[in-house]
Amino acid sequence: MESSLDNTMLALADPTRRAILARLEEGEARVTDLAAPFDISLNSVSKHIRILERADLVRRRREGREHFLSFNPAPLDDAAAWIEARRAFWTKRLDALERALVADDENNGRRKSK
Amino acid sequence: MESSLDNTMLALADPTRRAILARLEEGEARVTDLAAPFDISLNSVSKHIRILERADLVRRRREGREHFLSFNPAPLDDAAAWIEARRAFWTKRLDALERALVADDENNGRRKSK
DNA sequence: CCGATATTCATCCTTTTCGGTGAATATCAG
DNA sequence: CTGATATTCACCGAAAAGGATGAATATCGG
Repeated sequence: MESSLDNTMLALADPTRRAILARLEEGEARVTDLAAPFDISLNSVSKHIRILERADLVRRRREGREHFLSFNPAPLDDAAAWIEARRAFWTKRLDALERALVADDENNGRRKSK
Repeated sequence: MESSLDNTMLALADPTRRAILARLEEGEARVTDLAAPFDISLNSVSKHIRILERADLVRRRREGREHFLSFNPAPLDDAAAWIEARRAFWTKRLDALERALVADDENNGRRKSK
């Protein structure tokens, strides 16, 4: 049972891969181009790319011997949605707490919910 | 060089841990309570909690022999910000593409419009 | 003190990450 | 064909994840 959200989050849990995605915002790039800024081997970068592809965050277009990678932001939707759901809840909860405190102030009563 | 974003994203890259966080929205819970819905050992859940604590997504309050866990959404801010930065870029880029297509349309009206 | 409960610690095992190197494959340029 | 280039494949190794079990620790209720 491997959720695609698992793959997306895992792909984002590494600074090299996040940098690769940020770099791909400038447009397509070859594996060699993506590897250039990093102090790791080309092979390691190739592996990072595979993890990004598994998460479908990166798409590959072959042209001869060169592989052009591009950024596909679609999987970020689910990731953002999950995080926002947690954050929205928390905001709501803080608001509720604030209202409760104000109400408490007004009638000076004790309340216990649920 | 271990970014806290790494820890946050990694913590979110597991369905058990995401479920634990969602469960903690209902309020504090003990380790045993959190473990109940899952078909894994209490020990494994304890380890998941440690990973959530490493990411500071979960805080612990001890009361006698019971450990009460609570949800701390703060680290989600950076995660959401990173993702939104990528999405914002993409939206902007799609807009630019659309403008380019429209401009193309005006120049030579042979293009089929959607 | 005694037994039950809540939780972690110490291991162990298997799989995956994340890095490396060297060889293979495919393509381009002469 | 030959050599250079772009990329992956096949390993190796250390570290960590994710699961399990059994023992230790601490606390509660009598």
